[in-house]
Amino acid sequence: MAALDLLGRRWALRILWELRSGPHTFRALREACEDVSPTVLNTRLRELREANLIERSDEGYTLTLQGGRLGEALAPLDAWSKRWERSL
Amino acid sequence: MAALDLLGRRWALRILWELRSGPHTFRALREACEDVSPTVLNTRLRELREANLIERSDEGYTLTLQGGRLGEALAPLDAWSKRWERSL
DNA sequence: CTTGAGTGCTATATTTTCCGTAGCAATGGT
DNA sequence: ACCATTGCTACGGAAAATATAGCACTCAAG
Repeated sequence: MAALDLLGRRWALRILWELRSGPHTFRALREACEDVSPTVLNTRLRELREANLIERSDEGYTLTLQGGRLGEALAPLDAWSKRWERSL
Repeated sequence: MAALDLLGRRWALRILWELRSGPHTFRALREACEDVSPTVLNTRLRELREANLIERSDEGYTLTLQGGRLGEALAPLDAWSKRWERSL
């Protein structure tokens, strides 16, 4: 899957994940992602923008329509991860 | 999500992805993952085994019960990625 | 037995990526 | 004019991924 080339990079999935709860500013996104270095964050944001998954609004970074659909596709993964964490 | 710490690493998701179609030998898995270097592959395999998501059988590496559930949770992502690739 | 093909995997050196920190330029309020 | 907050860049060092070679093992055929 070509999408995994993009989503398999560090913080990529996590960023999308965090954006599911609404727009975030650059700095808010940093804090949400365990203070990821701004260098990487900016790189990922650029890649995700080029992939047409996020965009900038006046409220900060937001999921696009496609990004939102991806967010929905991530829901089962969320449910799974919760069960998985319990089993550790 | 703690699961993203593990799955966010390079090739981790991809490996699980490939295993959904059945057991793979080490070398088959390498080829399926665009000839990823054996060093990284082995590291990921160890991590995924410690996380109890994959195991070794006499047919090669296989998803565990939990890994299989994760595979199912990945199905919507698969569907999404196909639509997404078409939109590029 | 020994040769050959396949296996899982390790070793090593090099390149790429990531990280931590500092700080700049722009914007907007007081 | 001042300060806070914004997005983001610069830079040096640490960590991760890569490419390539090859070892040790198993198994089947000659």
